Amino acid sequence: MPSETFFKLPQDKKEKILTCAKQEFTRATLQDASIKNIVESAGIARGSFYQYFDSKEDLLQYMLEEHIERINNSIERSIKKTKGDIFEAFICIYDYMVNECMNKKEVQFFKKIFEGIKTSEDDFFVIDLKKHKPKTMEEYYDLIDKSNLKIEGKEDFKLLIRILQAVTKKAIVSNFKYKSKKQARLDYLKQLEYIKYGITKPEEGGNNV
Amino acid sequence: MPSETFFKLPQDKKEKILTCAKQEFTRATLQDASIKNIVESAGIARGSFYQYFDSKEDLLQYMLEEHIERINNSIERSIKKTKGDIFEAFICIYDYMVNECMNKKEVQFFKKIFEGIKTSEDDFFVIDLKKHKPKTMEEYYDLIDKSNLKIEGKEDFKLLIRILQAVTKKAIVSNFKYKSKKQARLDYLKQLEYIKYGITKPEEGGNNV
DNA sequence: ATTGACAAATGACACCGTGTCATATATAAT
DNA sequence: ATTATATATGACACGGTGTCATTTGTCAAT
Repeated sequence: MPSETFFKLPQDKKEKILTCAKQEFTRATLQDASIKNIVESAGIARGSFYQYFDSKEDLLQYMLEEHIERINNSIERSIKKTKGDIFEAFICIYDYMVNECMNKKEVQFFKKIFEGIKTSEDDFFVIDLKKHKPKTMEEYYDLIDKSNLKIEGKEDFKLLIRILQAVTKKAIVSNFKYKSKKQARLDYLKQLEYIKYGITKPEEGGNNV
Repeated sequence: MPSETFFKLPQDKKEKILTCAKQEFTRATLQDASIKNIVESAGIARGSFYQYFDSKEDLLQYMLEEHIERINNSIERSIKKTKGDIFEAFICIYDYMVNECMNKKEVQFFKKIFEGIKTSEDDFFVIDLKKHKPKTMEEYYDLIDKSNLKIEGKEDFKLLIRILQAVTKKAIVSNFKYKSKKQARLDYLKQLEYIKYGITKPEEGGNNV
């Protein structure tokens, strides 16, 4: 979290800093982004930056907070509406990322965000953060309808989440490479169908789709 | 690829460099590893390093080549033995990574390798490399038995591969966090079952497992 | 109005790491 | 012995980091 000092700053100075930060995080992934560039373009002293933020991670986290909140709301709404459909919840995340975020000339920004995420990271949206984690899917356990899923207990649920998270992340990243956003989404949905009903053809005489 | 010059080096010097490089890549991910540390501990001049390798990526790629070849062989054998079972092929990769590599006091080394891999990277084993890509799964298309899979054409196949790759990568990374390697593997296998047969319970009257 | 105390801003500093390149040193070829 | 070629070297200019003693701004108490 930024310091008190930062919040007390005059509006325009705050905005300048955030604008320049977004510029830098659009140019480069979290890893490669440099504080130097931010302070120079924002016209503040190096020391000030550290007065305001612990680190560039801290700053980026703050910048994403609004989105994290909106995405969480969006997920919760979806779960309520679909009475606990976990697949729809993930589609919700996908759509939020691909549409909400990426229309507003922020495409490149989000692209960089996702480029920087490592396989080893568990969080969905961001990134290596210790504190202020966004809600994890696991917290929705009780809200999810498991009656027609092969899920016996929380451990199974975690495994499913891991699959969906891995596939969704990858799908969002891939989305950038597609010529057609429509096709990208169709492909993602198809992958979800595979997971939902299996990649194996139903046995002769079975009645699955 | 390392330069001619490097290969012409006396055996012990070459080994020294590779040993020190492994040390550094064990300490830090590709991103964070420093050439400085390598040249200092290996006792060569900075300039020499660049005479031998284009970059640290080049060096790491070379160091992994042997493994890439062995893993490719292992996959090919598996596909032959199972007459084209794609799931067994991925289990093969998982087992190679978890057993072959990680017994030999190289655990930390491989852990770092996998830590460094980003969601956006398509290659399995390594990492951002332009040349000398390891064989991608897609090349095995013709060898895979698709008769009982819901795969119509190469595009569907790619989608399946993406799922399996994402899940397998994540499983390998997760493996390090488990107390029990056995449990880690069981969980991975369960995830594959989910993908194989679907997470949805078979309909009443169906005869799936 | 002056003082003092606290908050905020500053940028020089000591690090660490990068890739390059002119120079030095081997090694081989004539 | 001389020249040519291959290899090795480390100083250099660069760009980045986080810190901290010092300066500057603010405002309340006298």
